[in-house]
Amino acid sequence: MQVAAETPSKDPLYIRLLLASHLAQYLRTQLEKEKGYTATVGISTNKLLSKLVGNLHKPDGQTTLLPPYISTHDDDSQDNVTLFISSYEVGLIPGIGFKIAQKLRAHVLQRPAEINTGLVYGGTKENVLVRDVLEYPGIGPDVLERILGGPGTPRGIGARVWSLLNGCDDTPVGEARDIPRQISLEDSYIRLDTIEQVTKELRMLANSLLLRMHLDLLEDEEDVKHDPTDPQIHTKRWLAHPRTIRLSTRPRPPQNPDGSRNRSFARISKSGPMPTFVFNLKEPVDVIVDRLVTETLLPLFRKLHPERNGWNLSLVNVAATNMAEAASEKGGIGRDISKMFRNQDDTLKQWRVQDEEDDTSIPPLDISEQADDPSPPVAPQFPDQRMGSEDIPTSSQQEDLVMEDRWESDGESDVDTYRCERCDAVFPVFAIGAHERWHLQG
DNA sequence: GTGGGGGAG
DNA sequence: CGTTCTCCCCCAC
Repeated sequence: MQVAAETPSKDPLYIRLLLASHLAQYLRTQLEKEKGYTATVGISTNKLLSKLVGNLHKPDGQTTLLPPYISTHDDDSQDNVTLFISSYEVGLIPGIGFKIAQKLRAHVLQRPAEINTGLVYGGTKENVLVRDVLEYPGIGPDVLERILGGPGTPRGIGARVWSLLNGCDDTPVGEARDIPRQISLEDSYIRLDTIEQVTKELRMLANSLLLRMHLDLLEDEEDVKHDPTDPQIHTKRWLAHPRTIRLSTRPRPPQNPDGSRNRSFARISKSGPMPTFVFNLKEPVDVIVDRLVTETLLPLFRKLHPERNGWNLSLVNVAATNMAEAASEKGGIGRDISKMFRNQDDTLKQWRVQDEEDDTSIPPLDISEQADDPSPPVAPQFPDQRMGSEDIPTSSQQEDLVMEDRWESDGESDVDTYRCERCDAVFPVFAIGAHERWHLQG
């Protein structure tokens, strides 16, 4: 199968995927070497496609979706994106959940899609493939908007789903947060319907919530002045204050006339201001928990369930939300690799110059095209395992590199680039192995 | 800001 | 494999 452009080394898309594949290989080897974790990576041009190909070759491999990404003729569906995504069941596409998938299936089937009769959960279903939707007469963003849209649905849901089905996704990669937006605890129950039971569970959940808030939102104060007379007790400070506390329940859905219980995940909730006493670090935790239950959670519960009895709850959830972050003195911690890509221009410049003189200046990519695999718009790279130690610096190279434990580095230092002693080329650390192989091949 | 819908892992 | 427990984002009001 033709899986790459005729002159891959000059195709910008190919080069970008090549670079990303080497980066992935580097990150995976470092992760395993430094932390002992294997990982699986998918490489493509957006989050959707990367995630989909990333599901292949688990638990310790990586997969790159190769060009061509667009059809060269009006033929359509000869590009690898369409070839790859078309065989997925619509519900497997990230961003298309159960509800949207059911509507898509119903449209294609021209009848309500069955949802695994007999069993409780609407899990297994009838298979409607992406291809089936794409080929449906008249289908497009507008039709999808009509099918999927409605009150409560996001704007442009039709266009969004249409894009997903075509492998397009322009949502940005978000920066990792050091603080969650919400902390919640919940428990499910066979049946809960007395105030005594509810109070007991609320106490459990409130206690857990307090512990979680301490774990996730409390930081050791580092610059406390040592006063020998005062053994600092409260050497902790809040990284964030949740401004809102929310109580949610899930009443058991009423049983059908025929006795069957149809699954509902519908939750109802009430929320209110988080009382300030929960942030008091001098108060004993169990006192705070008591006050939280009696002064906050039980009133919320009575708002939620004014009836005196018989709620038959199957779930209770308490959440601390609406985080007000305390001024963070430290920026993200080693979670921003954008600097690496800001340097990419400089780095690639070196290659480009040589590129015009010599086509082979792009380090070779080890693609094992498994000839016996009939379904490869995707090619696994380095499928077997690490390439020995060649992707790590040799001892002589290591002198020039800062290779200490940088997993939690502050992200302030510039990305390490490496300068080859033989040819003076400069490139990112993760490309060392490939560059060495290139020299060795002569 | 509150309450609910839909989704991911 | 299905269920449970979190966590996220969006929207209407």
